[in-house]
Amino acid sequence: MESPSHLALVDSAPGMRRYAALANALRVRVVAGEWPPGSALPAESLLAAEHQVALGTMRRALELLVEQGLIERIHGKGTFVRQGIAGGSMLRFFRFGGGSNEVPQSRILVRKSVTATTAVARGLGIGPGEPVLHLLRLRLLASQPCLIEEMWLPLDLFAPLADDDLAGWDDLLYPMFARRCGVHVHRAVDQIGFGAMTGAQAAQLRLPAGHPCVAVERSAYDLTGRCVEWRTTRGDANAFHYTITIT
Amino acid sequence: MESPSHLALVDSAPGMRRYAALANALRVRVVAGEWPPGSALPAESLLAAEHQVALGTMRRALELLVEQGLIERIHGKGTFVRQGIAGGSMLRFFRFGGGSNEVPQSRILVRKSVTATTAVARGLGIGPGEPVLHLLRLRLLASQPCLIEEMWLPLDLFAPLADDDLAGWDDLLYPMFARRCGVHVHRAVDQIGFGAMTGAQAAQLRLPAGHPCVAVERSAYDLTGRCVEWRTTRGDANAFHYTITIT
DNA sequence: AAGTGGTCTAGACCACTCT
DNA sequence: GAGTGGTCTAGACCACTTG
Repeated sequence: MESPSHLALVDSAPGMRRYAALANALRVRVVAGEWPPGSALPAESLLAAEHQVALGTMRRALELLVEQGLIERIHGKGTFVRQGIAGGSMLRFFRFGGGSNEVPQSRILVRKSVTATTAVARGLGIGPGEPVLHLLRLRLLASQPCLIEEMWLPLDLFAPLADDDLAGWDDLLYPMFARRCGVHVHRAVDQIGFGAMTGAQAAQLRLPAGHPCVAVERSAYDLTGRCVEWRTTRGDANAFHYTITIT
Repeated sequence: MESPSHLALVDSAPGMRRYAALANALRVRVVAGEWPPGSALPAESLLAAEHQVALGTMRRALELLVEQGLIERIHGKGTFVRQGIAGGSMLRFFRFGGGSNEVPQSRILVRKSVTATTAVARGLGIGPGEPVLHLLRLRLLASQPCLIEEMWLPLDLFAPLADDDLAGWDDLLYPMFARRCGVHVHRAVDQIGFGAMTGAQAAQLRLPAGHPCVAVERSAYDLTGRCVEWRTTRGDANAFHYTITIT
């Protein structure tokens, strides 16, 4: 009712900076799918003209969205909606023998369509009892098991993965999620904690039961903010290492 | 020879952006102590005039230094050289009973002037055998021991702390380092790993020997890039937790 | 050569802080 | 009110990418 289209001048907010209002307006259009992940936005000069602001102001708005991780700009090419997160590998938390940056092999041990327990529902931000896809996944480096992952995905988003041939699955899940389900993981929150492995977990990793382990609990979100994955990854605590720089 | 003073126009570099060259020039003056930590830089308009660039270009240079953590700008007040790091508390890695954000009490168990072993020398980036101050420090929350820290400081920087009354020491070290030794901790690198406590460490924390522990190894630097502290903090692995957001 | 984002300029005006 | 940083404008020009 108020704004007939995105062509409306963006200045409604009183205390708000113009570039911030512009960034919000653009974010809405991105989230709505006007420019899908990987595609290009119009040139900054066009966007500036369209919104009737100076070029510098539009640049400031786009800068904001870059900081927020929504888009990326490439000199000479254009402005693009980001495909998904980078650096999300669990291996950045561990130092296993090889030392190389290889992608670990993936072996799906269990795939089941189930209904969400209260814990899973809380982790995924859905209602208890809703259908989810449950995965148990072993990861190996040089044929040595190194990580064991338990994962839950909302079934409505991942139906194509519920019954297909597991042999066709990729070692990296997120690109496969995007290709086959149109789900782009855009943000992830990892919570690191310490504990002891259960007998089953330890057996998969060829460690004694009760061996100290690090558990990384991840919630992953798409660009609408919906939680699309909840997983816990476990590995030998002695292989854990992580570096943080404070400034 | 080439540049008679900082008033010289900064454009010597061919491929370099002007604002980047300006930022470097300002960084040199800050590190040289022309504006000590906590003090204000001249107004951006003055700096721009002094270097004969447009205001916007100087703003861009200052923005860079803000990103690098060298300075901070406060609207209406001015531009200041940063005093030191924030969020450097080891407690951000642990969840102890209390839950509050209290500063833990500090108890120095050992203070000794010694010569650096090869390991300590490597950690501090000094020569082996150089004099260092060695500290063993227990930290307590609600009178409960929670963390045990082993620390080495280059003695030439911290001489005032070698022989004074320990009763006068503060619970927070970095502000005391700045006040009493003029050492401003500007950057720190924390490396997290898991292991088992020695009997002595465990005893201080009232835990059984061999109890699983988290070891946080920190190297801290001043704004000249010199390493001014090397420490390892240990705590109960079961109290460890840390959250990382990926975008 | 055409189109993109990135730099730099010059100046008006706004918002915040202190006295 | 004087001084500070923050916003916005309008336009010239540079650097990178692609056809």
